Amino acid sequence: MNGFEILKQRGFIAQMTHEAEMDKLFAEKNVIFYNGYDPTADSLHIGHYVTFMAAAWLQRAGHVPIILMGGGTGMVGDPDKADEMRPLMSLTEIDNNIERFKTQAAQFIDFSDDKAIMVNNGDWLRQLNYTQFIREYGIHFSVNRMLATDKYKTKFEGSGLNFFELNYVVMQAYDFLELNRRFGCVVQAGGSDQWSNIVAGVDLIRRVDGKDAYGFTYNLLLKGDGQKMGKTTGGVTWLDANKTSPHDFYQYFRNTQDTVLRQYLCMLTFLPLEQIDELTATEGEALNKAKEVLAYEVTKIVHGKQIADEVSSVRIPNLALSKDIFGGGINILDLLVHAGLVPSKSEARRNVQQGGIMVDGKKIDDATHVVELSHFTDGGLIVQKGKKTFLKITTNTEE
RNA sequence: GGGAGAUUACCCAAGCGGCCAAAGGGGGCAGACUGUAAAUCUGUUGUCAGUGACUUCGGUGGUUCGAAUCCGCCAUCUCCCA
Repeated sequence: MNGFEILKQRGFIAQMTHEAEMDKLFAEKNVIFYNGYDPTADSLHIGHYVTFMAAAWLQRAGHVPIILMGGGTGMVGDPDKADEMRPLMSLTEIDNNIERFKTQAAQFIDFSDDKAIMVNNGDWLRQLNYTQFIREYGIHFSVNRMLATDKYKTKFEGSGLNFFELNYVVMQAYDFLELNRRFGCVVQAGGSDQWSNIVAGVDLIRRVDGKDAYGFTYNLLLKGDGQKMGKTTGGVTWLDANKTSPHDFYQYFRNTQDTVLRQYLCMLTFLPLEQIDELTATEGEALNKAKEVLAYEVTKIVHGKQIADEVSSVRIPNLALSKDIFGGGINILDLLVHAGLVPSKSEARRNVQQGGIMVDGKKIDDATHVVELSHFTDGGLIVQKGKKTFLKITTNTEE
């Protein structure tokens, strides 16, 4: 089966510019395609993950992914609809983020033996000659058409659109042209919010060079209630272990909602469809098994087998605190703050008063409760906040 | 360049001199119910302290016994005219 078919079957694809032509193209030869990533943060997150999975499937089928880092486009930023203009990032920030992205991308994509290409659009965008560029390419962009796209339309009618932001689509379209010329890249893929940018690139290649080019978009991961997903308690689910711990990462997928379980298995794991069918054939409580498989597989892909084994078997993460803070006993509220379970003492107090805190299985409803080292059993103390957040506190004698 | 208006806590959004730590919604957290799911219901949601104190309403400087609310200046944004 060719890679494109696999993506379709697994539900990756949202929109396509030329379905029949792409079917043919992917079936006949190895296709060079590209995914672009703007360095908006210092780690990739779960939204990016989907696009890398798709690229990985295509690569396994013999096609060649170009992973494009937005060192140039990142200087402008894709205008999110409705949102205000993003704060501009400094060049060093952009370049640092790109370095992080690169190492993370290598987890998904095999860059050995020219099986994939890594490029940075800053290499060409940052040195464009303005007047020359406008004469050659600016002429091909209709502002009317741009304003008709959802993305710019809502901005245009809402908070207003800056000339600066309007250029984003031009830059991305030019990227595609550049990649087409340099590498013979004929397909661009991206999140479904990238549709208008992708189409613009396809058009530009046809107008300027008279060549065929295609594009498609990926479905976004949705939460059960149809909300755009990617957020976890306290923010985004990051791939970087320092920003989202492997334990939290695993638990995030362990708690997947029933309604999207199948979609997640298809898009986030490499499991064969037959196995996914089996896993999701049941109902009710039995689905928990499938969620465990999902969480394990995803964690394995992102953090490696060893860590996946760890976090899937150990339900209680460990936290070693300095022995000093227990000297003479520590107030439960202070302990919760120290352990990072709550952001402030007020929050800690609320949790205690509402009966959300347990220590070693006993509910603590007294805000003046004091924890001492002598309370430790088995070398530690299990602190529980709510139903799902557990932490084993131990002491750290070193340092 | 000229004129009108906006800026409120994580987000949206009320408030227009004291009764405002600031309505309401979303989101978050906790409780009940559950399958470590969803939906639903309840409580909670600035910080610190046992009912009180302190810091908040774009920035800054004023007016007032007293300001998120009035005035000046600055910044950013929106709209109308050029």
